[in-house]
Amino acid sequence: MQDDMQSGFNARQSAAKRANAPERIRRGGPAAAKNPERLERGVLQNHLGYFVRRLQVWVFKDFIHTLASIGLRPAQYSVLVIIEANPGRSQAAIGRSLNIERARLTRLLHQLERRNWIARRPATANSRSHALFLTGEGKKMMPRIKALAAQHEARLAEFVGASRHRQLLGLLSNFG
Amino acid sequence: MQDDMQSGFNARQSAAKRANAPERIRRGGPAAAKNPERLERGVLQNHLGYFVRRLQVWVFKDFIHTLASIGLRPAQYSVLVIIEANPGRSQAAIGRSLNIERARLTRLLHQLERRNWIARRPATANSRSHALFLTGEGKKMMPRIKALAAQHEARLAEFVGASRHRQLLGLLSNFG
DNA sequence: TATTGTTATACTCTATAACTATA
DNA sequence: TATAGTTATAGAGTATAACAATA
Repeated sequence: MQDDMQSGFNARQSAAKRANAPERIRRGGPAAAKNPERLERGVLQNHLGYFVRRLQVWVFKDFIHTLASIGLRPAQYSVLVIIEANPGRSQAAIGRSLNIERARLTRLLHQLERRNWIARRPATANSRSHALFLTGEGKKMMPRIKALAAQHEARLAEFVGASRHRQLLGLLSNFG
Repeated sequence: MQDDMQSGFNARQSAAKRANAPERIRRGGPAAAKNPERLERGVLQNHLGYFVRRLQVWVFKDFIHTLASIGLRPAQYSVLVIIEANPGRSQAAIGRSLNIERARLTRLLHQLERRNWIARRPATANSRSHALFLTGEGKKMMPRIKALAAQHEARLAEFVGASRHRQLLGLLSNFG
């Protein structure tokens, strides 16, 4: 889990590579030694996780790049979206829903609170927990944030192909 | 990009949750307020990256757990597989192929070298680069490593469903 | 006792920059 | 000047543990 499956493919690099490599050897079994650019993938070819990781790395890089003007990262984005869709819920509920560690969520919420996009209020039912809300400023930001996220999604659809994008979303969203 | 899209779903948690939750409300529009366990996902529902990230986190957790007896992580695994399939290639070539940073690959290879699974030899053509090989010990380990990785892959197929696993692998492996 | 939120720590990964030695 | 490899650093993310307040 260090880099390979991690690093996956980089938007710029893979684009550049495709553009530069003028269809060299491509086919011909273990031609690795003959083609300095294309290595054999071996059994990685059979690992769904390998491809998922590569795609996920591309997605994060593009997302971060696309929302760089706002300085919002994927996890922060997902927390804002969940709070917007479920105002008043506790940190514990948000964390469970997004599979974010309590400790990590605490720090993440501090960041969003410092930017005055979310607020914690004492919960009525359980005085141990905090109810989470978007602030007025946070609500005002959401359209701009969502527009950029949609821009990223469009780029992703272009990257994988519209049909593949649709199929992947269908396969992944309707389970679990 | 911090936790949410990151954390995705956890093998143990999601399994436990599915087992524990006796089909509560499930349907009924924005039922968030009524069901303490199921929050609305909002526009995350439209983000392929959200689901890809969740699956990727599950994959890494299961992979790491499955290979814990060997103490091999995904990126290390992918490097071993690529070196085995392409013996004698340089760090630069391996790194480009797997999208691993030079600096990161250096440290990763040190770890594998310390375990005596790979060896660097001076390259013949270019004395700046190192040619990478599996050692005898490394070669002897590969069957055991691959068997565990295959075990992980089987668990992944079970997790997403055999049909979905096949479709995802087909969609993701034949592009880029 | 268990849960909620917080703080702290150690480790991994990521992204750079700087450096050397070769080309 | 560019490439191959190394070292170092700062910033995220992950996984724990420990703690206070509340249930």
